[in-house]
Amino acid sequence: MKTVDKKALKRESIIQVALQLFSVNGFHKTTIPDIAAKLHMSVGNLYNYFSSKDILAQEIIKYTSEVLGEKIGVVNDMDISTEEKIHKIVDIYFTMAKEKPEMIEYFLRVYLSNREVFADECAGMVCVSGFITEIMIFFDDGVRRGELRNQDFFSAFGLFMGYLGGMVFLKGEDILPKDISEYIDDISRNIYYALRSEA
Amino acid sequence: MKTVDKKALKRESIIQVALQLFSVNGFHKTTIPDIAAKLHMSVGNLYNYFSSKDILAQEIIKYTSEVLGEKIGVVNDMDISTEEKIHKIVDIYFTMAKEKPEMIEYFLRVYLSNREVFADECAGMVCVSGFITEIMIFFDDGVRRGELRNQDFFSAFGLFMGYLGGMVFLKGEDILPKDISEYIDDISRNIYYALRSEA
Amino acid sequence: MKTVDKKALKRESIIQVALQLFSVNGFHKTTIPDIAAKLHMSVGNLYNYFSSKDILAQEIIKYTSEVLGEKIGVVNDMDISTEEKIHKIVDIYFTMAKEKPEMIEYFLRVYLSNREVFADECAGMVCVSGFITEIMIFFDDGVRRGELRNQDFFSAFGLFMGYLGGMVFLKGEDILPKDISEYIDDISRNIYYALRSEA
Amino acid sequence: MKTVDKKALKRESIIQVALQLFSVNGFHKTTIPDIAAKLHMSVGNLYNYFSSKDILAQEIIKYTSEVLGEKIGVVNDMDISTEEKIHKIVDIYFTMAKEKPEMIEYFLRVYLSNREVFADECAGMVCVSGFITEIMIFFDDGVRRGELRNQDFFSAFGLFMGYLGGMVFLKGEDILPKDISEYIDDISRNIYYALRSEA
DNA sequence: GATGAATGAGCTTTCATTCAT
DNA sequence: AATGAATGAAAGCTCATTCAT
Repeated sequence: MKTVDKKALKRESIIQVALQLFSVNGFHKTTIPDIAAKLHMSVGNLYNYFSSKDILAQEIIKYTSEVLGEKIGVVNDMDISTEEKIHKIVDIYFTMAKEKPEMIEYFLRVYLSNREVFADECAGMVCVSGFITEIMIFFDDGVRRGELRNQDFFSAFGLFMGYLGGMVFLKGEDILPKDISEYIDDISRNIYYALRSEA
Repeated sequence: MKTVDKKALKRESIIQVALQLFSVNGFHKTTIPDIAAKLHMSVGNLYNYFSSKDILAQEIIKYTSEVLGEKIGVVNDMDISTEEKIHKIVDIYFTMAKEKPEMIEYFLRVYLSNREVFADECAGMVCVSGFITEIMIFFDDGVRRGELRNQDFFSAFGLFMGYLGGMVFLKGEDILPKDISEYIDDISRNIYYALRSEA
Repeated sequence: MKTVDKKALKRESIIQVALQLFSVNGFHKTTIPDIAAKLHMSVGNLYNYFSSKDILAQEIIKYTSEVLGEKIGVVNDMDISTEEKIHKIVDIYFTMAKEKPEMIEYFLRVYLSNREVFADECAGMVCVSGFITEIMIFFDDGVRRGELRNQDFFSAFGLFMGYLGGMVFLKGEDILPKDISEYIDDISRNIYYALRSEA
Repeated sequence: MKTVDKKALKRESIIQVALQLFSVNGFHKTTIPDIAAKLHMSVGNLYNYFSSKDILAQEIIKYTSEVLGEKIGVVNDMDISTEEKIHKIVDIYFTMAKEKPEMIEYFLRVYLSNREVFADECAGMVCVSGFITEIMIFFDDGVRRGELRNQDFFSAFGLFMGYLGGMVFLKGEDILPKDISEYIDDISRNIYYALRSEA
């Protein structure tokens, strides 16, 4: 049992380090030796935990999606209006992009762009279902309460995911004139206006 | 002059072919020999036109941004309402994603990731200014005419770019239940509602 | 003594499992972890029984040669003609190739190639003497009884070993049109005709 | 055309060198860098001629089979008795084993033992058809002339291939008391007695 | 301008063996 | 005896780029 715990801990530390290196340097520019070195671990031993670079990348996206999904799940459980929920979700996302940018960047620069890596094991969106499910719950709730217009889920999902991702991309490129946190109000409002039910 | 023309033509044909291969297979999975082979050209000769793989990728993003920008420019010059312009721009984007997906995919899968490739020569957004400029003109016009709310340009730009890109990503992953063209109305409306001036 | 027995039993079970894996997948394609896993045993512990992969392979060839030799020894002790003995030996060999092919395949695919592995410890034919000795007894007997021509032993030994091995190879490649057991009569006759004393 | 010739020459020189290294050190113990080094060639360039180690091994067996087949073909075309043909074939084989042992050793130590390498591309015996075809012609001729007993071809083929291969193996192990050429008469006679038509 | 053989550094992955527990 | 995480050297293979022709 002690061994199991230790192995699980090491597994997670590999995910953390790989997540960071992948999101900063990209999937192809990050090598397994890079990851192993940063962990003070041999290359061979790393393969005892993840049997290929692709599988490591897949485990990271699952992990990341889970973490993001949980955070949104907390908002979903709050007893507040849909408008306020939007604000909170945007806040969570941008705060994360500021304080722990790896996860968001991983979505943008690794998951989005390296089809071959995720094609088989993550087909459809099985590896990001943790995140999607919560957005779906948020949206359905809002519609049921009459606060959001009833429309195709993906029209709403694309707005959330694309808009937030786009802003984080602009931040990453250093072209936003203001700190990203100052955009929270504007963007929350835009999303709310876009999706709210007609007066 | 004849020679110049011939050289320019060949340059463009290289860009076209490389654009397609990069957007389908990714930047790192596409090799210079791959590109040369598809052009019935030697690798050595290809280097007479573009002195490195990175530079080729940079030229492609400039070219793509120019083409997209021109299409939006046509809409900007039309004598129609901002609401209608939004619809036309979304239409252009999705039609392109359907009929000539390479350019959009290039934005998503090559430019978005592969930071290192574009870091120096395309810092800021100099390589995509063609596209951004037109969106900026569209937005400023709408605000001047009182049809759009006056807000930070990047809040609006992120919405456009991110939302449309996100939808095309979902299309590429084959998870949209309907054809992408059927989303044009919904998404145009969402964007318009998000940005329009308050009643 | 109980401990000794247990250790001997485990040693033999390792040989059995390794024999099978080596003969099916080849020496280099079979890993020590593979063998340990199939035995529900740790790799570290396996090294308590055999101090290297090479030594394990050497022990297997000795074991196999012993077993084969014993079977032929039984035939040698029978009170039958040399012609009948040949038939019985071919029968034993082909029946074995059909029902327990590992041993024969081990000769063909592990011992025959992988010189380096057997070079030192098994130089000459010390590791296969069990088998050779019996063939030698068979041959000398036949000559003494006047039923076989007196010739260089290796001319006869090469015929036996090579012919039978060759047939099993053809069987392994699935190119024999008939079941191997149907070749017993033909091949026994060919061997007998080749070696018998002149009329 | 000059280029084609040069490339073909280089291809053949790679085959020659790889054949030798493979047959002496075995398939798995011979590395691509080994082969490249012996050719004063870079590893990458070697891959311009053979796209994988397996494919190189397959091309070698085809080449070897072709060469051996041609030599036997010459004997087949001679106007001599079957008995004499057997002698000549054995002579060719053993002379080759003595003077250019690589080819025979390659059959024994590479082709025979590394199933996985030849499984797909050389399934059945397509890569050794050059050799087999000539043995088949020899055998059919002998039967037609009434000099050989009519029996299943593989019974005869296994005798030839296995017997000769076995003797070369014994030679390789340095356990033959006499030079291999001194076995030619004995072995030719044994084969002839095994296959000849009944008096 | 055009060719494509050649380079060589660098990648992912494997595995016999060890050793602290 | 038994465990299995850890090592690290070495393998097969790739590819941007060069340069003699």
